[in-house]
Amino acid sequence: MVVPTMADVARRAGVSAKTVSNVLSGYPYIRESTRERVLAAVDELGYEINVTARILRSGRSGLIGLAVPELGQPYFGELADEVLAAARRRDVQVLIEPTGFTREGELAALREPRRRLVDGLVFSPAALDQSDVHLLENLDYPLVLLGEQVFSTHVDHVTMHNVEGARAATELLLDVGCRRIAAIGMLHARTAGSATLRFQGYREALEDRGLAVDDRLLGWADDGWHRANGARAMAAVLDTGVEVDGVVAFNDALALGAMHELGVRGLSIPRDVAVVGFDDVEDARYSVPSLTTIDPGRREIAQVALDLLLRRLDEVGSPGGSVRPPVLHVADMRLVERESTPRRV
Amino acid sequence: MVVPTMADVARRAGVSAKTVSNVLSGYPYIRESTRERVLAAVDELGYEINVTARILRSGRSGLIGLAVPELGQPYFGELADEVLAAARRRDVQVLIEPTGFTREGELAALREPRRRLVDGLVFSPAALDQSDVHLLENLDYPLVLLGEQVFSTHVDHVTMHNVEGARAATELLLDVGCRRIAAIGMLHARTAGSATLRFQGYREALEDRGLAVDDRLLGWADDGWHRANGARAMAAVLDTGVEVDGVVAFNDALALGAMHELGVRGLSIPRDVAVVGFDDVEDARYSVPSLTTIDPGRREIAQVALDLLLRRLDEVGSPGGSVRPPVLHVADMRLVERESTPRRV
DNA sequence: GTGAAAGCGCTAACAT
DNA sequence: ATGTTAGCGCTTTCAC
Repeated sequence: MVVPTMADVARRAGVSAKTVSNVLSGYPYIRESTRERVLAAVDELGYEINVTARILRSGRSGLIGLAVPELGQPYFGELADEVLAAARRRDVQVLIEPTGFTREGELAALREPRRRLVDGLVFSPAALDQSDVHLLENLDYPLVLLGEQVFSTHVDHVTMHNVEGARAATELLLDVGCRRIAAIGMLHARTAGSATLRFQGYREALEDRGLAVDDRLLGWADDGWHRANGARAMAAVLDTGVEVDGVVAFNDALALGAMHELGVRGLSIPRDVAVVGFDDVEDARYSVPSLTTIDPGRREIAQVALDLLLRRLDEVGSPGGSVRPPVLHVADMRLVERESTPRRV
Repeated sequence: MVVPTMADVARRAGVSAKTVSNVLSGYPYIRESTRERVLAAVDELGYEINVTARILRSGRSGLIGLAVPELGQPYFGELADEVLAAARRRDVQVLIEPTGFTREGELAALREPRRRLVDGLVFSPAALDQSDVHLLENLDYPLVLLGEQVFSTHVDHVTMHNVEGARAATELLLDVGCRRIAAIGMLHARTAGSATLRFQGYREALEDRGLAVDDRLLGWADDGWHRANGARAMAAVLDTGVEVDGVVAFNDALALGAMHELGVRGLSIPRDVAVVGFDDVEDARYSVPSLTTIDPGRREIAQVALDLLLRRLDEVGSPGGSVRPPVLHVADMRLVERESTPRRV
């Protein structure tokens, strides 16, 4: 026998296949002695259930998809770990589908649940834009959107306080006396993503104090929010000759790249230039100087997203139950002050 | 019709289900007109194949498992991205299984292929030790081990030059005049992992120059190779009062944590203390100062591991073919000199 | 509390 | 170049 099946276990335990199935799926009404015999047979044969057959027959896989751009970016790597941890607590498995920041990758991820391997999708879009909203509505499976603007009122969303976070970051800099604040991480693409929202928070904070946005202070990073691009964008801003006394970067990698460039140019942080990042990745705590940043509430985001998805899956499973309206959950954000900004007085 | 099946597509195209199957799986001998009619029907119905049924019937899933400790650690996040990219090129999908640095998690990952969802496993062990070798041998599915010591000569391995890398790092420090070199990242657990090997390279380099290992220069990081532990281990070493003029850290996160601690203590890098890391994660290029490190050849490791696994899968698929002996592939390592070490003369 | 029969949607094996 | 038949291993349904 190459690999044992449920029928083999049943034969050995002297019961039917259905009873083995009942034992393994936690059906409660089973005589203790029967359960023991079955489990013993499972052990003796080294039996492992064939999940594929189980999924085919039951129509539910207990697998959910997690579509994120790229795991090498610590924000997404850490987010994936949080989702995986939450999934373990809820006894479901996660199939990670990296979309590579491409439209094509994101469309492929959206097709995946229709192939019936995953029951639903947690999706962090980065390339789709407002004109793609229709792709996200009227899907025949549960979908939860993560971490970006609210595209649509017909889909569950879990987002962070993007605008408020960027606003809080900018206000901190204003409070400590900065007046020439660069924004690092601008995108030309109108992807309705974090960039647009974080820029909005930056702009609002400036305008509240009667300051205008100076185009020379905008650092562009269309090739992705990596450190290299943070350094490059910072260099581009400094090369215009404009005066800079503060930096709001749209994520921590950009901030760390910008800090690197400031260091190369002999500028001291926070004395000459104060810097704030966004995301609170592990790196932010151990850079020199350590980085003031916005904690977006990653754990909360992961946990809430998963629970929303599981709730929708239950609704699908129990027809007749009233379908709840779409949920918008905004996780708590928190400004974490560290050494890259002077203390507020 | 809630969700169309192959039979529905067949009916619409006026062919049999088998022909639809042939078209979708790339079987070549099909009349062009037939193919077109089938694809048109697929399009019209919005049909997506049920991968679960396909796997159950064919016995091959086209999915491979990737078992790594934690995606939030940039080394593993970047490694996962490389494996995923290689898999995309080879047209297979990857199910990532984080093991959380636990024995239990690693044992669970090893059971996964027997549940028939994944065809084989690329496994980066971190908690198993030499006494667990038997668990890796005589498995009934293909397994490729990643990035650690050679446990067993009966399993395919893809490793980096751990000993040689640590040796090159240490020799660089010796060459630039360091004599009191700390090693950061020691583990008490005998997990036959990178720690042991990298320490061996460190020790060999010292002994080649007639220097002994000084226990006070060993920084322990049993809670994981994170920045926090690098900072803590560096602090512990400095607190012994021992003189330090160089640091070899067993990964980049530890190195960056150690650099942070050195900065806090007012020590200048590389003037007072020179620092070398290990892994060449993206961070290493943009720290201040940028970090000299060992590039382990991650892309090569990912690509070779995947190809080995796919080759084994082919062997399983074509019985009668002679089974190749286990392969040990050691990827090229490279010392990347940056600002955290003085130039060699 | 347990079993028998049917069938989820696909592809292997074979036929034509 | 395409169709027919059977069955992958499990769970649903229903019987007792």
